[in-house]
Amino acid sequence: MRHSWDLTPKEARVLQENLKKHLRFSPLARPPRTVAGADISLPRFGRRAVAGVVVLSYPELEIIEESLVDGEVTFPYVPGLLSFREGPLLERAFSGLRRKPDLVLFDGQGIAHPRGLGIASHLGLRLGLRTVGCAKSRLWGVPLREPPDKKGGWAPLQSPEGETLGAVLRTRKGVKPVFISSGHRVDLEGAIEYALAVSPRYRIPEPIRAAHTRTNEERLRLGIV
DNA sequence: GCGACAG
DNA sequence: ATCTTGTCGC
Repeated sequence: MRHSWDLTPKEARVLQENLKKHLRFSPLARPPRTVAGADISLPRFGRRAVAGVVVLSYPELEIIEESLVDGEVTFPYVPGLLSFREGPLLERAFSGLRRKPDLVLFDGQGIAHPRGLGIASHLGLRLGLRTVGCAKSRLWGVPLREPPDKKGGWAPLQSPEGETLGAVLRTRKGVKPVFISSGHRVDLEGAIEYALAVSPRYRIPEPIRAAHTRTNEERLRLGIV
């Protein structure tokens, strides 16, 4: 699934329409032994950023490996094209891992996207990994109802055509739900189950929190402000 | 033209 | 995303 990252927004959208056909959704044969989180830290202005992947053991959730890289981000932020902005640097971070994680959570959407190819789905295809999208806010789809206000409470996220794209999931009581959707090679049930299982304490799943923290620390350490 | 809009 | 202190609620 190789392709150039150097595309115009128009070309990028066409590519998304074609790539989505290759996505596969199926249950995991067995629980993952490692779950990773991927994220990127950018300065207020400027294009230099730090991307990172942090791998945790499952179900213990102890950090066993991380890969951090810094570089230039060139593509602008355009709703629906986030993977073209963060993908290139994130791939470099993944290439620095000694072992491929069994599951990866991304800070963004999976298939809950206008063309069915959010950053988790796109990078799942590119990297050949099982991925889940976990966004803090909505991009596409409508929650069927308010999820129960308790840890694990969830409701389907539906497309305009009535298809279930994902779920709004409460990772703890009294907080805004997160938007979960399959990225690649995982079904919605598994995505919900594991997203919840790696969120023992905070709203944001531990792998993503770790990636966010580490990339931010590294960015400041490098003096990228 | 207007509103929506992951990070 | 990033910049930020205090503050509200359980």
